[in-house]
Formats: sequence, C-alpha cells, structure tokens
Amino acid sequence: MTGLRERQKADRNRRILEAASTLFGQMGYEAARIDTIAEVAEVSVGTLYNYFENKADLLLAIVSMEVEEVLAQGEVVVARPPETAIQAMSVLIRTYYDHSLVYLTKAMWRSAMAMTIQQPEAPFSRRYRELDAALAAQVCRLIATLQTRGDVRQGIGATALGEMAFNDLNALFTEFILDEDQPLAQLRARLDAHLSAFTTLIAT
Amino acid sequence: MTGLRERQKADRNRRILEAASTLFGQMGYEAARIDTIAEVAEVSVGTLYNYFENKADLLLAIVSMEVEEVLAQGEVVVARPPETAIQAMSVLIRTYYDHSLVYLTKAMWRSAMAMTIQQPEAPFSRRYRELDAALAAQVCRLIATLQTRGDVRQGIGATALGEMAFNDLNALFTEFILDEDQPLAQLRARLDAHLSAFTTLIAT
DNA sequence: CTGCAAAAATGAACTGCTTCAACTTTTTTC
DNA sequence: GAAAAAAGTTGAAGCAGTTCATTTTTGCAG
Repeated sequence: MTGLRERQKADRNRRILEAASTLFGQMGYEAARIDTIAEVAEVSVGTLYNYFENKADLLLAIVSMEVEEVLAQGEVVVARPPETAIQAMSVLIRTYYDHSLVYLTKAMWRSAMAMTIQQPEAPFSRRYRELDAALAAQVCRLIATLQTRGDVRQGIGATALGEMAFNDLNALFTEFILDEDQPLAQLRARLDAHLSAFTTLIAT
Repeated sequence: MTGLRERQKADRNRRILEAASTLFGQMGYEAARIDTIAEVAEVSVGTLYNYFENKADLLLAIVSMEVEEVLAQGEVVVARPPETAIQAMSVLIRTYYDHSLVYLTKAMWRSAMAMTIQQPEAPFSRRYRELDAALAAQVCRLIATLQTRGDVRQGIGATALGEMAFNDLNALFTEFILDEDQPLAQLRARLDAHLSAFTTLIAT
C-alpha cells in the first residue's frame, strides 16, 4: 500500500478530482474542458481517462462524495427522530434538499442525473444508484421507527410506504433541479404540501 | 398553407422523422449517425439542423408521438373505468407500460429521458414534460372519478394522490428502462405490488 | 547495479455532432 | 417579367470528448 506506484496513483486521483471539482464549480460543467482539467491536475488527457471513464463519470465521482455526506447527516436524524411524523419526515428530507446546492450547481446535478440514465452500466452510475437506494432505505427506516412508536398506522410495510414517499420527494427534487428559476424555498414549500398529504394518509 | 415553400418544408420534416425513426429502430440511437439520417432523408446535414436542434431533439420528437398515442389510449380507460379502484389504476398504468416498447427501445427511452434532464429548455424537452404532466393529470382524473364513485376516501385532494401515484409509477418505469434485463412481466408485477399498497392506503 | 517485464503516462490522431459563410431557391415588389 | 429581398439549403471546417500506439517509469530478479 505504501509502494511508490500506489502513492502516485492515489495522488493523481486526488489531483484530478480536485481540479475537476474546482473547474466545474467555477465555470460550470459544460464549459470546463477535459484539457483544462488535465492541465490543472498536472496529468495528461490520456492519464485522466485511465482514472475515469469519461467526463460525466468524473462528475459523478464528485456527486457521490456529496451524497455520502448527506447520508451521514440523515443518519443523525433517523437515530433521534423529531416529535411528530410530519416533522420527522420534513426534517430528514430538508437535510437532503438543503445540502444539495452546497458543492454542486443545478447544472451539475442535471448532468449527473442524465448520465446515470444514459449509461446505467458505467461504474459511477451504479454507485450513484446505490447511494440513491441508501437514501430511500434511510427514509424507510425512519417510517419503520415512526411505526414502532405508533405514529404511523400498521398493516402496510414501512418499505412500501418509504419507497413511495422517496419516489415522490425525488420527483420534487428533479423538478427543482430542472427549473433554474425555482428557489430552494419553493422546493421546501412543495415538500411540506406533499408531506402533509402523505402523513394524513399514513397517520394513525 | 399551400405555398411551394410550405409544402417542401412539411415534406422534409416528414422525411427526416421517418429516416430517424427507421434508423434508430434498426441500429439503435447511439449507432445511428446524423450523416446517415440526413442521407436517407435526402437532405443535407445543415438542413437537418434547421429542423431539429440536435440529435436528441430529433429522438424526442419521435418519443412525443409515442406518448401522444398512449395519452389517447388512456383517455378511453378514464372515460369508462373498470370496477374496482385497484383494477382501474392497474388497467390505466398497464396501458402506459405495455405501449412503451412498441416503437421505442429501452436505449431510446434512456437517451430521451437523459436529454430532457440535461437540456430542459430545448423545445422538445418542454414538450416531453408537457406530455408527462398530461399523463399525470390523466391519473389524477381517474382518481377523482373513483372518489366521486365512492371507491376512494374523501378528505385528500385527488390531485395530491394522483401526483404521488404517478411519481411512484414513473420511478418504476425508469428502473425498468435502466435495466436491460428486466422483462415487462416484472414491471407489471412490481406495479401490482405498489398499487396494492397504494389502494389500501386510499380505499374507503 | 543491470536488465527485463509489467504497469502506467502520454498526446497526436480520430470520431461524430454541430456550426456558419457561401450559395440556391422562392417570394415579393414594381 | 426582371430585380431585389427573404427564406432556406449546403457541406466543409470546427470543436471537444475519446482512443490507442508509443514512450516512460516502476518493480523485481539475478
């Protein structure tokens, strides 16, 4: 693990990710040229392509790091869920939403989403879907907890409910990302409206 | 409307769509070259780009025609919905699902979806989202009918329920499209599982 | 330390979508 | 019906992402 080759490899990987992250943020995903990223990372274009399958793959590596952070934050909420069912759901999903534009722009999200759809077999597309599934599972676990606590009616699996909720909240997020004019506040408002309807359905 | 220029324009448009449709179907979206499409349509590449913004836009024009057909078929179901709530929903959504691979391949769907996300402002992306909204509205209308008929509980707006259901069914469809190995039968099975949970939630 | 094999880096060439300045056709004007 | 204007067509050049044969570097055995 401490061989020269290993260390150089890890370092190049880091430099590429750092360069890409900076440039995507500064000038947007589309405008950032592979040549420029390679130059800033101090590797050749060919080497960059030894480390990442293509440009979108590089972006998805960055997106994945972002989602991993959100997952960790969500874990805190699930561990100690707020009082009411609607509050608990609202706090968890806001954790997701509020974090979404810290490191990434809407354009970056759009490109990342587009790639996972277009090339579902690429390694980082798989990783992205895994993380997405992990987020959905987190929502399911929250609902299961609420069910145990007696805030959500029995008779329907927490997984079924959680996946339904997640799919809905994901759709809201996608619409938010697609509309450059929609502010985060509006996304939050729409979230609350949907959660209100949903919790009415599932409340005891 | 009968000026020479108008007629030539309509004819070129038709020829391009026909050529693209044939080639996408025959050899797949990625493998079909713009040059080839232009050649088959008997126009120059430049002309093709006068009629369509880009390759994906051309694909979306074809996808739109497909969705329009599905919308018309769905209208028949909504006009005379089957006996039970779960049957009604199942029949409507199966109308959507079953029709989806008649003219389009999974790869074509993936490319179309990816483009609407990546370039939301392109004219046919807007059109695609409009059609998507029309499908969602159709589901909402079905639920409203079921509500009037007394099969679905009052107190929650049919639109809220319909949109939630649609987002869920859309997510199922997206997973189907992303997985080249998943057969239509499995999508139908998953649909029934989700609808079962959903109708339990919303039934009177 | 030297030579050899394996691994990795390199960047010029390639690919296929897209653009645009020059050209052609159609319509309008007088 | 000729001339001017408007609309539309054309294909070669441009562009940016990607590939791959060549070169360089690293690890290892003798």
